[in-house]
Amino acid sequence: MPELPEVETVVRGLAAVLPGRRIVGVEGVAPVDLIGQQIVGVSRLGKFIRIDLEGGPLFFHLGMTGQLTLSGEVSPYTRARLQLDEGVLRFDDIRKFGRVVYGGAAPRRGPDALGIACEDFVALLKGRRRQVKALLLDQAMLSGMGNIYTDEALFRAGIHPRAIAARLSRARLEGLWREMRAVLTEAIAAGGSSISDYVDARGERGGFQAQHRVYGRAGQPCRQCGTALERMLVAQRGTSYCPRCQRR
DNA sequence: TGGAATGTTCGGCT
DNA sequence: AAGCCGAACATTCC
Repeated sequence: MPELPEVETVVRGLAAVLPGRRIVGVEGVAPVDLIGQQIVGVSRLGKFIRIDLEGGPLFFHLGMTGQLTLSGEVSPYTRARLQLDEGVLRFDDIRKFGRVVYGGAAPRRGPDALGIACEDFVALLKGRRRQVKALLLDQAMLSGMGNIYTDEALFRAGIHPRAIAARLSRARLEGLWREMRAVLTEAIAAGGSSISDYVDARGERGGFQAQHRVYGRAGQPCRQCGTALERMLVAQRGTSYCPRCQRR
């Protein structure tokens, strides 16, 4: 659910409404010292949602099933609510893998998958002995990529998920950078992918799942060559790929 | 019916 | 030191 495009979509929805609002009450896992603070801005840091307050940044991570919405209702999975001078910000999380972080150091991550320049991306992967999929998923290395967009980017670049990064030519790495950027951009334009739980700040589902080329399509024909897509485990994650378009 | 799988991340172990 | 593995949790699917 929440990878870079989904988090970006939530952030855009929140950024349109939250700046200027003041927190007047908190419930649940949100720290009490947020009360009285005004919201200065909203932005994205990798897969973290960053809400700048007068007293410092407040971060939300959605984990796998987190939702951050502007609706005031509660559900059995509501973990926190911030009462605002106008409206309510509500954090739901079925599986409780999400987090609320306030105070202390900002989460430290690798460069943003949408912000990184081609040269820097190539330098990041060049010479690495790990499987390329594991590298793309590693947030300490690169922020924002998750299972869906990693599989989609590798398919579009024609790279096998188990390929060792060090063995990929510069041209192939440049192609991967280009396709990664393209798929992320297209997904943001579609409001992200909703497989099961993901919704944006207004509670609306995304539409990019309809454009997935490999993710969730194992057994179905490749849209490029017609070969049946396959599924395997790479870096301990379920991985969909085309055995013909993504040769080792 | 029960076991396996699900988009994430972190800590512990090798 | 880097990389695998399981755990955290709840629901759905086969």
